[in-house]
Amino acid sequence: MKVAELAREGNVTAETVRHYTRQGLITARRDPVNNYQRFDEQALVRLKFISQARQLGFSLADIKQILQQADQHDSPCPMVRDLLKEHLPRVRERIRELEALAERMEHAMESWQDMPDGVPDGNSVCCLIEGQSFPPPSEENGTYTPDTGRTS
Amino acid sequence: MKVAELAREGNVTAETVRHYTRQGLITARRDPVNNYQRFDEQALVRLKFISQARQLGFSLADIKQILQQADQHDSPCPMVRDLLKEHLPRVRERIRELEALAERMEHAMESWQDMPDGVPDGNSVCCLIEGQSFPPPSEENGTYTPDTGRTS
DNA sequence: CTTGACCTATGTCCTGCACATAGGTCTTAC
DNA sequence: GTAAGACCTATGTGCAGGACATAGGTCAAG
Repeated sequence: MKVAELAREGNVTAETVRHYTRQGLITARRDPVNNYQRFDEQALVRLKFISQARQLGFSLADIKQILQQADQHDSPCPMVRDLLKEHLPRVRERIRELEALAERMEHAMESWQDMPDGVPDGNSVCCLIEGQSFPPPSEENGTYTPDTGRTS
Repeated sequence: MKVAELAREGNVTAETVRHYTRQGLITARRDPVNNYQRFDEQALVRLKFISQARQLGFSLADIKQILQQADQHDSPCPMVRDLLKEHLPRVRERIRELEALAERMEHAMESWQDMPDGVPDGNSVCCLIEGQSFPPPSEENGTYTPDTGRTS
């Protein structure tokens, strides 16, 4: 299969296939005639595996490790279990952060209901934001990163 | 104030101050003697403003707009209200995605309890992952991005 | 023979900084 | 006077996971 075919079968873009190939997650033969990348069935298996793993929150780096382990005919399953066990608390933490963010946002919008729009002077930029009192981001976590939460 | 002083007062790193300055969010005079950046009180006001705004989920690009608006002596408040109104649903969506992710992860770990560790062959990489059946990521959202949820 | 779909390689962009490099400057103590 | 240590400058790189652009080569159908 060529790049675009594999991409269609795996339900990803051709760019994604090339990206994974460049990263060494998928391997390709080269067509001696035109130097095109050629993929076999195993590549499709791996591509689908990658998609599944990403849905479980694995990073490409994680996936690379897993695939390498598998390529050495070792069972990657223990590693997979460990990684997932590591990741889950982080996802939970992230959810908590975002919930706190959502609460701050709602609280802000609410308290802005009947505030006038101030014109900025040298001492303040926007009274709406500056008037807010935020709870300290977190005691145990020094560096808080809001993250705008873009997905598309 | 010099970079490091401003950073201390604003409770961020010197790198962050330089970053904001490069991005044009904060302006500095130059000390003619040594070309150091010099900040005044207003810079501190803005720096604190930026931190607050980031805690409400505003991106630096958003903040730049807000500051520019304020610099033209227009009230940035309506823009702030609009932006926040836009952002909140996205944060909620993100939370929903992450909750779905957490559920998939938990479901996976549970169903792995009594599965053996398989050795990979050409047809499968890791039975744990490949055995999963995932709900379609989302009907209205074609491209799902797991996001490993790193914060530190 | 041209059109359009596909391929190649390479590079830039996005976010919000952190960190490294290689150097110049300032302050204070000895 | 000088050495140490804290500070500053400019510039570039890295992170994740691709998307998109550029500039060109290839291939099948009409």
